[in-house]
Amino acid sequence: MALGTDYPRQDCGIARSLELIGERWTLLILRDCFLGVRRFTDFQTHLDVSRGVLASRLDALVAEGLLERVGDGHPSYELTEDAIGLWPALLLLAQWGDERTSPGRPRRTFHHVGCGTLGRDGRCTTCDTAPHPRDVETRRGPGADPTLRDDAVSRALRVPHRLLEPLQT
Amino acid sequence: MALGTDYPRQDCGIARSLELIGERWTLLILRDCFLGVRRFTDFQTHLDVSRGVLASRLDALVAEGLLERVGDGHPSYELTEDAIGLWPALLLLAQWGDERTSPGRPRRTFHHVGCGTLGRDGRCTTCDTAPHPRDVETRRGPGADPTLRDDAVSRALRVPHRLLEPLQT
DNA sequence: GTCCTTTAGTTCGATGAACAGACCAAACCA
DNA sequence: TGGTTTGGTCTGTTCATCGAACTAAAGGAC
Repeated sequence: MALGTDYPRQDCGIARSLELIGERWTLLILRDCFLGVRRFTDFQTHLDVSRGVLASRLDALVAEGLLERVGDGHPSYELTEDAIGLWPALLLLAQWGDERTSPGRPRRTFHHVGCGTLGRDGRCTTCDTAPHPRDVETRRGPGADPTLRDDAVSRALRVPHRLLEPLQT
Repeated sequence: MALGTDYPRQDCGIARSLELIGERWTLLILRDCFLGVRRFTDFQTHLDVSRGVLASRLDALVAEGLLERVGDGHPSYELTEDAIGLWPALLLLAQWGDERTSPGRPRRTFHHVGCGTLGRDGRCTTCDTAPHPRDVETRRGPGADPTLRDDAVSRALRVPHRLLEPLQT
């Protein structure tokens, strides 16, 4: 909760959320975690964020209990259960942003493994439940723009894979 | 899309969303719109944001098509249909933030008018649909902290009322 | 119409955050 | 044991935010 990032007199859950995830880059770091990114360098490669800001955001997320620093050598950053609870909101935000800037052609699609596709409300169109991200596979969608970047992390993210599973780079 | 607020090389719906609503204060302005706030001074009273930032955020939201400036005298700011599409995501964020900082005691509750209460997934616990915000009533919840502020807008917001209806001040 | 108050901003100087790039130390690898 | 990769920190500059003062237009009372 650094200066200029909190809303001390707003008695509201959205304000409380923004104090945790509202700073620039934070939500994209969490998105990458869901997609399987785990290492400092991979975040940096994929996000083009300055190393100083990345280090400070990771520290804050660990301090807030949204990420865990795992391993004794070079650390691996993993989502906690609390952070995984953000998944439904994150999915809706992604769908809203896609729909608004690329109607009918999402940049990425999500699928209930062995069942159906996740629709506009985040529910599986086949079984009408909202699956845990562990049971969700992501694929590049028709609106994806492969010319934007060509680093190793982006290439790995183009391969269909489950959420929360460490990325193969 | 001011400088330092966009993510030009992120091919992702979340990044597109954040370019529209990711700046400090923007999401709280939209929240206030859902709650019925419409006028410049009321936003300023309720948010403690500097007048310069508020003016710049309102301009940006109008330019992006999320708000409409209505009336020829002192303007009234109203949500467009595009912005109303953010409601499900906003509700999930509010619930996540409440649950994380005040478990079991939300600061505000939402109810499907004439039906039931909105649960953790944003659906009515009685009819199992996700109602349009027009059909949602909001009330202060058990976790509300009335000592935080006592301006006219906050007082009006403590009275149960429908979303999207202009506030009685 | 004329004065007065409220509303909706703009402007300004000071402070704090983000940025790119250089630097550094620990981990890991042959 | 020496070199490379990884995971940072440090620094100077640029940009955003802040509170406070100022201004112009709108609306109300008479």
